[in-house]
Amino acid sequence: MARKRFDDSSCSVARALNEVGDWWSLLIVLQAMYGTRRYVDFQQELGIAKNILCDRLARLVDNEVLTKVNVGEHGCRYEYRLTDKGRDLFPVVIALRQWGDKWNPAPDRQPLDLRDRATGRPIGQMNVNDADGKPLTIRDVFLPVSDEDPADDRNTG
Amino acid sequence: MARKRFDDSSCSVARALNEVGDWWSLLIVLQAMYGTRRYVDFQQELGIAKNILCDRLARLVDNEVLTKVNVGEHGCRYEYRLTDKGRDLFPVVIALRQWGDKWNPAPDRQPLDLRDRATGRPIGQMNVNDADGKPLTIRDVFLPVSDEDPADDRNTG
DNA sequence: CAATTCGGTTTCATTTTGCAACCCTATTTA
DNA sequence: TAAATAGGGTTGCAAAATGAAACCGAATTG
Repeated sequence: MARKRFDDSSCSVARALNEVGDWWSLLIVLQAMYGTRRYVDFQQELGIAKNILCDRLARLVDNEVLTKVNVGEHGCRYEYRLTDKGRDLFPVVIALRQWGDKWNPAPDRQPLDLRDRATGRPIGQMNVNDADGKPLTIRDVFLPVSDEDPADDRNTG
Repeated sequence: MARKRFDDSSCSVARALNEVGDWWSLLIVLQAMYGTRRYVDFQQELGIAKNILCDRLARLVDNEVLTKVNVGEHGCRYEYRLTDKGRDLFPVVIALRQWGDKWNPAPDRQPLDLRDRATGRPIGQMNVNDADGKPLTIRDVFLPVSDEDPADDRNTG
């Protein structure tokens, strides 16, 4: 059967995963953040099958994570560019990267460190903080009970 | 063909997605963060098929995101608990939630806001910062060129 | 003007997913 | 103490997603 979709889940994590939660989409976004814009470049740099790439790019465009811009002299060369919504995935990607570097470091390779272009200093560790910037763990946060229909058993969160 | 795996990609985002990058795994982790520990509860609260849940739980245990603990009096009741590695996904989940709330708000529902248990104040917006806490956008960061084999075209990043 | 590049679409075999039915072992309930 | 039920799965099946490779037409390059 078809993959389950979460378009109208009350959980915003589920809705987010609906748009970028498959194996390739976030890697495409990451690649776009590295500056890749052309179909062929995505294809070669990610090693993704062409039909899958078409599907994912179209889906990302549909969801307004990317825009497809015609940049051809005579109307037939395209670029896929990040939108503001797509650029807003930066914290997600960085948080994932830091998690991967911490818990699954590449065997014989330094983690690729990102640095502030202006100062040359490495970026800081992503953290969940309170309004004052005090770090919070999962045990520090409080989950207000939502007032949703209790019968709607697949939308908790 | 089988899904492509990224176990030994040089990209830590790809390696991270290999462990939690499918439709269900991160939702299972999220559910665990809400306090769910039992198989049947995951099944009912997520509305996931039982065989898929088995597979994902086993995979998360394999990857040490969860541990499976026998809590039965006579040896037959299990709990799946977050490990430190699993709890470390907190920033990822929160970043995703904030992205989802911002760009795909639920039609008629307030975003579920998390609050500091101690102070009752809402958590802050996740951001990529430099070492001093200054917010950085994707345009502010600099990607040092990695020295990998250029022929290895699917591991860039 | 021939060859190549770009951005796909089509076909096909292999997996993956989801549902439902089933199973075995505790634990309750009658 | 027998019967029912809950917990934690496994199995079989149909539908869908994935990946590789072949193909294709328009644009660009040599």
